[in-house]
Amino acid sequence: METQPSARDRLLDAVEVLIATQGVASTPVDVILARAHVSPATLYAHFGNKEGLIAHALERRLTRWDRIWQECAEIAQTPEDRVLSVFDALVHQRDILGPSRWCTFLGVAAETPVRGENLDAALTRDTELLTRRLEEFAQPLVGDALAGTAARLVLLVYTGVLGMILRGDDMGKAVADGRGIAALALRSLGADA
Amino acid sequence: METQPSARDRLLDAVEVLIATQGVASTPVDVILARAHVSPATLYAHFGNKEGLIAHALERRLTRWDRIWQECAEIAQTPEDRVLSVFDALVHQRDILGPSRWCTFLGVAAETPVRGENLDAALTRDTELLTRRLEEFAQPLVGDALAGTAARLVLLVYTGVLGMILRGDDMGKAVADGRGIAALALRSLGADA
DNA sequence: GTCTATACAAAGATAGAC
DNA sequence: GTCTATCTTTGTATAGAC
Repeated sequence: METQPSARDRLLDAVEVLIATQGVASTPVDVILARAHVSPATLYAHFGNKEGLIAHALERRLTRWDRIWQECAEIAQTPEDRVLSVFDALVHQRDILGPSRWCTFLGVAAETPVRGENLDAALTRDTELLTRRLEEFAQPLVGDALAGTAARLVLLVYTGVLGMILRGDDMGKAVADGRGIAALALRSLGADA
Repeated sequence: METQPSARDRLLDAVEVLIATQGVASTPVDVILARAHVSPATLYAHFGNKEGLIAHALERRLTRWDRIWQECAEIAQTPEDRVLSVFDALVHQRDILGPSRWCTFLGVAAETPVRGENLDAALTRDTELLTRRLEEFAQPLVGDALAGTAARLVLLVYTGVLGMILRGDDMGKAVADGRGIAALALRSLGADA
């Protein structure tokens, strides 16, 4: 017999899918509750308010994203492929976590010009995680002095790929384009190193 | 004596600034009306509903963006600079139209998973205009066969620059990074041509 | 074309019981 | 921890007059 997930987990599951596919404003609390089969009071008891629930869901999603990315990074055969694994992870994530409209973190950021500190922290952590690991992966390739620059450039291209998906591009095409451009940038930096 | 802009123009001015800086969901109709010094009935008489007003404002903004970009393109000294003028136009636009949180068009797209056809058309036109002109500018540089690819790649980088601003980057820095990456991509394509 | 006043709907959050 | 029922606020849109 299946053990049913707790109301708390059902809320996190529900809001993650809804935010990833519909966004914050298009996801009223009622819809979250209906999908999670949970009552309003339970949501507010656990998370305080809608934003608190979203912040928690994003924290969890970032952890999962990190794990998925690590798996892709471990498969990489060369230092360059290791940096570029961030693009493979995008496709891998979709297969595992399900489809999203573009990027859940950037999407929430775009929708919340003002936000509480918990939500803000969750969004900041996404950019920080990407930057930190890209820098770590780039270091063997371009050296200490240029690793930060490499991370910034790859993050820019990665962000561009996500934006192209929002513009309506097919993910496979955008990822392939981005991977190619990022490789160029890395080789250019590597030549300077 | 100054001629006051019509209620219609005041509405377009107000909503453009508000959407560019705050986004759709954070811009209730009341706030638009207050800023435009216009009554509710006037808005609905002219534009049907909030989305209609936004769609019109975006159309107007795209026209202005196009003009600004053309000015930047005319100054360019080389074919490569002409393609890359799209990045200069970003800075120029901020000086002329005032600050925005990142990209007004992508921002609205991110906030509206479902939308009416007028609004959808306005958003599509942005991507189309960018693609078409980038292709036109890239043609002398990389040839007919690769112009489409060049346009796609530069648009991806351009979109990445905007996304980096959403992540909190300084616009000057993001633009400089993007310009450099796009130049690399263009030269790589040019070498193939 | 534009205004005042108001209706209607949606959405976030809470009270009190079990 | 969780539910039912409800309150409050906010936001979109319309009626009717000038």
